[in-house]
Amino acid sequence: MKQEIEDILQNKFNHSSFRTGQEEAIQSILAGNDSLVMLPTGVGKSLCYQLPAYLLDGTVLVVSPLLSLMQDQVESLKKMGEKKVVALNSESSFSERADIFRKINQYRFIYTSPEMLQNPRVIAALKSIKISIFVVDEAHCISHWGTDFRPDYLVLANIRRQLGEPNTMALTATATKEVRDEIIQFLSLDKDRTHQIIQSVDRPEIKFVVEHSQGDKDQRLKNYLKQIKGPGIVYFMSKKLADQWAKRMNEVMGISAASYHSDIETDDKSKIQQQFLKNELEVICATSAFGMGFDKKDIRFVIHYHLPASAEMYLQEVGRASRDGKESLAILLYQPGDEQIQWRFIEKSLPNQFLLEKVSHKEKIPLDVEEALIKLANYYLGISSNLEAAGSLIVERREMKEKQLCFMLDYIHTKNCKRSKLLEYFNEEKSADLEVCCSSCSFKEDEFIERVNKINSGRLKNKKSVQIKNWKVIFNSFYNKG
DNA sequence: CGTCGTACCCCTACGGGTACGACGGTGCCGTAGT
Repeated sequence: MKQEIEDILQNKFNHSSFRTGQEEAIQSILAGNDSLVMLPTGVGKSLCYQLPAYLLDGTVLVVSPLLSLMQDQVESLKKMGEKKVVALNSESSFSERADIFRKINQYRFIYTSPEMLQNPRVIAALKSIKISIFVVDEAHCISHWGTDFRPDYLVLANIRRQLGEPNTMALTATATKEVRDEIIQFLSLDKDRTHQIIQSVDRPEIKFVVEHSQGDKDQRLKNYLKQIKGPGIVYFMSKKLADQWAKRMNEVMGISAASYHSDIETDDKSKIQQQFLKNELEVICATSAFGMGFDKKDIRFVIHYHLPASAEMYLQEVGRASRDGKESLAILLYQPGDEQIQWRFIEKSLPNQFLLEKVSHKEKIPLDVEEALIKLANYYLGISSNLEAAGSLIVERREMKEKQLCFMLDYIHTKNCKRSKLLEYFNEEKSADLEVCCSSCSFKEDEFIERVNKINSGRLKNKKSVQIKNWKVIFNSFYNKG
């Protein structure tokens, strides 16, 4: 078997050796264990289910959070010569769907969304075939997005059951022990019999900086942008600010930049990603919409203009730097009060007592209540014996989110090692002393920035001006103030 | 917190100032048909 695995690795995937954790994950799933695989960003998690697909009978069903991610995976498999691969989602036309259903037993890989798995026709088709592995890609979405605005993630256990409890693999890069437990729970896996392959979340090449400011955050950001060369990402909690900064960078600062968030059209999104990959863009001004499944090797900085909701979110976002293994900077700009946005998001994203009662008594619900909130209310009521129990589950969830945010505040304020603090959240310890570590560990910022600037020197030659369709900004009002 | 929109004030005004409250972020899916 070992020889067989290595042959496929060489011939199909064109790799000479495994990277940390991959082989163990593959062995685990081939041995018939449900597996939870947590490998650092950029290690090649998809190999963990793609390789076994060639050794097992049946179809690998992959649940993926984004249409673009499915598309990327399907394309890359097709490029490898795999023909028996398809994405089943809202992009598929009626006739395409009919075609997929007709040929349902001929695929080696089917990619789909959790929402699509709510469709009875889809389930009926999938029930008729043998699922070799039920894969949940980016499985932390179950806990993060499922309990927030995509409740269909919470009922995957039910889908698994309907499909005859196929062998299951959950993949993620960043999950605390609590989130891993939740993944197992929401998939109804047997905790004792689920094989967990866990690697450290630490990324020693990324150096952590927390920058406190009192009302001069814009100036701080401007200074950093002047000082540090890209490619880089600046994360904002507001689409408008992302737009405004991108425009400002292009028109005033001489930095080719684009903003990326949910209002950017799909075509523009992929265009921006392509341009960034080709170094035609130096900086992406993004909201949390940017990054999942995006793999650019030479990102040298990730700056946060606002406070992220949790240490997991933060590590996901900074983890997009340094995929080439070379050094980079993760800078968090903080000014007192920034956490208010996050407090409000926590409040807003969970059903309140009023809504819970309305839903419970099947009363009329005000039109301005989001559909996801109603679904969530229904979900919590469904798993509770009564209204009160559902209410306390929601309180529990809120307290968890508040705890996560409080941890980020601790991170910002601690005078001790920032890296150790982040790792503490994942029950890890810093493994070795680093020459350069973080802004608490005798960090010479200017020197280090100079060093990082040299890494990509001479490579950002492709700068082009960007033409994005929808700048939904009135730029003047912003610029006149700055 | 910072920003933005709206109501209201002024009191012979279609406008300018202010006070107050709301809001800020992630994505699937949809429909009639096999």
